[in-house]
Amino acid sequence: MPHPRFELPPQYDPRAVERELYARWVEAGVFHARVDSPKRPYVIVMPPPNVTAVLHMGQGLNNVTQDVLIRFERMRGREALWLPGTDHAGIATQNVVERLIAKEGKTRFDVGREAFVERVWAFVRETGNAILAQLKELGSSCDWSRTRFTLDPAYSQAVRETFVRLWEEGLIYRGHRVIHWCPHCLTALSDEEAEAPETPEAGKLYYVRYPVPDDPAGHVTVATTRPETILGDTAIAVHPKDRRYVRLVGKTAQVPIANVAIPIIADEAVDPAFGTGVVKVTPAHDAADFEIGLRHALEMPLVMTPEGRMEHPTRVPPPLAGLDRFAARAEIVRLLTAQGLLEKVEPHPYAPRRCYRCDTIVEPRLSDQWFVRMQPLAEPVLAAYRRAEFQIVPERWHATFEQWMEHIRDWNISRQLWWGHRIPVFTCTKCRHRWADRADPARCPKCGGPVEQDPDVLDTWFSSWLWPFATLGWPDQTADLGRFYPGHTLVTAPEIIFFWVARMLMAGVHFMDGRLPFTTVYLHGTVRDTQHRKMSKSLGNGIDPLDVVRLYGADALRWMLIAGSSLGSDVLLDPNDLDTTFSPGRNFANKLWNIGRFVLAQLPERVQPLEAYDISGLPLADRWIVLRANEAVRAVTAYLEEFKLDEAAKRCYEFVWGELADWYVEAVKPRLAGDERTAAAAHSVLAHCFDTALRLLHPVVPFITEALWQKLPGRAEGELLAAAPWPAFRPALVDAELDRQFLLVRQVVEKVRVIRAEYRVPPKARIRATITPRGRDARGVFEAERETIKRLAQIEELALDGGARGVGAYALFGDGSELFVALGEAINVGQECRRLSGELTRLEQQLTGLEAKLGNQQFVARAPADVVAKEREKERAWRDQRQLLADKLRALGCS
RNA sequence: GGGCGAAUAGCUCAGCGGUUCAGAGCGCCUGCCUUACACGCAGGAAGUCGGGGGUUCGAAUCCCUCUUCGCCCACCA
Repeated sequence: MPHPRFELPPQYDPRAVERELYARWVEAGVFHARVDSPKRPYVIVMPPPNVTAVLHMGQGLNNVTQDVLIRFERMRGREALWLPGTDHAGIATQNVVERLIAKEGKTRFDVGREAFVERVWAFVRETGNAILAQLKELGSSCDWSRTRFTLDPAYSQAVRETFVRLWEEGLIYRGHRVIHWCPHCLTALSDEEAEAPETPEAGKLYYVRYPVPDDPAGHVTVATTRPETILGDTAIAVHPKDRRYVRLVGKTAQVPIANVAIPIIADEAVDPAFGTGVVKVTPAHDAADFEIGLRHALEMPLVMTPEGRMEHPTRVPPPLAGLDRFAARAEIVRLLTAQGLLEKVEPHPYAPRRCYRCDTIVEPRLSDQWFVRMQPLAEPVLAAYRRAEFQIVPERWHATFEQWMEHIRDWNISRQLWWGHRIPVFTCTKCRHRWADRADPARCPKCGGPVEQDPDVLDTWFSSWLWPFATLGWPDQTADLGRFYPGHTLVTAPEIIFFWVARMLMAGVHFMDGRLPFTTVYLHGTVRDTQHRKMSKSLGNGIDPLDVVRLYGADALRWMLIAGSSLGSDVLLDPNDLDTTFSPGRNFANKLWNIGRFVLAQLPERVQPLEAYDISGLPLADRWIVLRANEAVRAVTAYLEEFKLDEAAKRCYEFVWGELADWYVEAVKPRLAGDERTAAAAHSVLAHCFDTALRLLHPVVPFITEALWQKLPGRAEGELLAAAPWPAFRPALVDAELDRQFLLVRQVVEKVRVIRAEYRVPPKARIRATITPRGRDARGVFEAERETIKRLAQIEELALDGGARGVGAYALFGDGSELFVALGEAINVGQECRRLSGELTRLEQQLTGLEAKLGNQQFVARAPADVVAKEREKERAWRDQRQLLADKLRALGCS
């Protein structure tokens, strides 16, 4: 009879334990990293999610990965710090609030800067940080006492400090050039923020004639995808060596519609093979044309408003003025056709970049922005990388990383937004003196005149790149900074390797005396659906991680994310079939739970530690499983060290299910029922192996392992698995011979099972019921059953014939466990196994002969068909009901 | 246009510097409600490891090439 203390339900219910366990971890301070700890630190800074974000699968993968690493190192005795926080996410957050006030029919300009920013703050205070609470549901073991936000006053000070330092070092400059401009967000974007589409769309290439009065041909034909930019043309360019057109160079062409005369110039940048080999140059609305414009000192008129409407005092004729750029394109095409200047239109793949936040097609636009000179920052990082001072896993990102670092371009850091860190550049309205300042100045330090601050804010990533040290109190030399910088592992998605990772490395080297912020960059894959599409809200193909937590438990979700994909490869999930995806994790948790139930029901109040035994004196099965546990420790530790988290998880699975449950537990059952002395050793071994399994699995599935570990005997008050030491590998235990011996036994048992299955030998209980007269049930003895009894008797006879001590018979009619005991006690296991194996082979032959003699009737009577049918029906109904429930929950969670 | 990755059982993937490598989970088939677990147990069917060529005694595993998918980067108007 199990102790009432161990009466656990036969199925693991995650919801019954998760919340309470998480609270216990937090209360016990397990996640809190102590500055004064003597332990060596291990630090991961969380990629801060947007403050208003809602948890999605990608973040699930990201955070679970970090949690596995941090829990592993924590158990290994490091002072583990996982620093959480959120990002103010300039454009993203501002857009959300702008959409809100748009419902009131207002724009941010109606509201005004100050009121708008206050509005965003209110929104953030109200709905922000929800994601951090969601991370807790996944079991994330962050040090919440150190939660940071990129707009915290202290953090803002750090941002300002870096800007001023870079300014003082001459690394920040005002650039007048063509940048990516979002006509919807009304701001500049960095190169990384203007995304090229995955596949080009079907566009058109328009062949437009520009009259050239003093040329015999009378015109030159230019191919363009964006006819609306014609109005901004200030030159026509051909390649200097293009024989077809050299005669034109120096002549004057007439811009259609705008009716402006522009020069025809020669420039190397022109590709003679494209289109007609003649290019129209629009310096203010095309980055390449801008370069040409610089070389030839061309005029650079803007012909659009920031909103993307056509506008220019002389170049845009009245009917086009105020027209949206795409409407203008259609209208211009119409006009060109009417004037006979549109030679032809060809289909052409067109891949305009889009704003990464609102998906609007970006308009290249000449404007004044602040830039950071990147090359001086990138060079030392690249050098450190080549000296292998930090690594990127998986390795395949090496080339990509190096290529980008080598060809790094200056970083446009100003945004025409209101939500973010205001650029600390001040201008004296009187003497035009301009400087960057750590504090807001009252007046000009040069002439005492009034000052005004730059209206723009900094790119969000300009605060993110300081994350590894600004979160620890920099620029102040805090205790945290001294203790926890530099960190160790950065876990993130490859999408933001340039946005964020590379820049953090640069900031670390530049501002932290050349000390890199981490030693390993771990790049995990992207979560996609079965059609390989990135999971996203807009596509509607997402799986809400919290739905999964509710339906299958946090551990099942974690299991899928960790065991389900190898290092750096994408995770494919089917949003339409959660069960296929997440039941393996749930099933495994349930298996673990039931092993726990079994173990706990067997173990007495006090169990001798395994150390009390001389292992070499234990039975074969005991020695073997202790060996396997030790091997699991070695393998799992090594895998985790190599960042092969999936392998680590799978190795645990194999040990727990394939070795501990399938073989040891089965083998040990008869002994547990035996006298106390033989049972005692088994208790110690069971307790040891189960404890080891729980420790090894804890980083991946923290909840269920903690729940079970709490119930193991000998637990002290307040002791937590989350803070328990990682098991140590013991090289002395390795014994290849022992493995071989056990394998032999295993093979004999498997052989027995094959025979039993092949000849449909029923389980022991049924045989007894069938053979003994009182086992005959009310349905009476059927003819077939009478036959069965006869045949079973014959099988038994055969088996007994061949084997000493009736081992074969045991094997055949038992469940294999008796055989274990018998073989385990054999003086020479190998010899005994070989003998038995031969015996079984002979038995099998005899059975085959017997079967042939008796005809093709089965050896065993089946249960009457109607009974079977009824059972099946019952099961099906139960399953349907469960599925129904699951569907309902899912619908609830998604809506 | 460059760079990278993937093609292995019906599905999702592991194995990749040559010796039990042809595997796992799910699905499928056949028995079992054997008092830890039917979210389970036992047994089983299933792949000429994308096509072609090469190196070798021997290749999913190394080399070349082709095909198909996917990703990243790039100022082709």
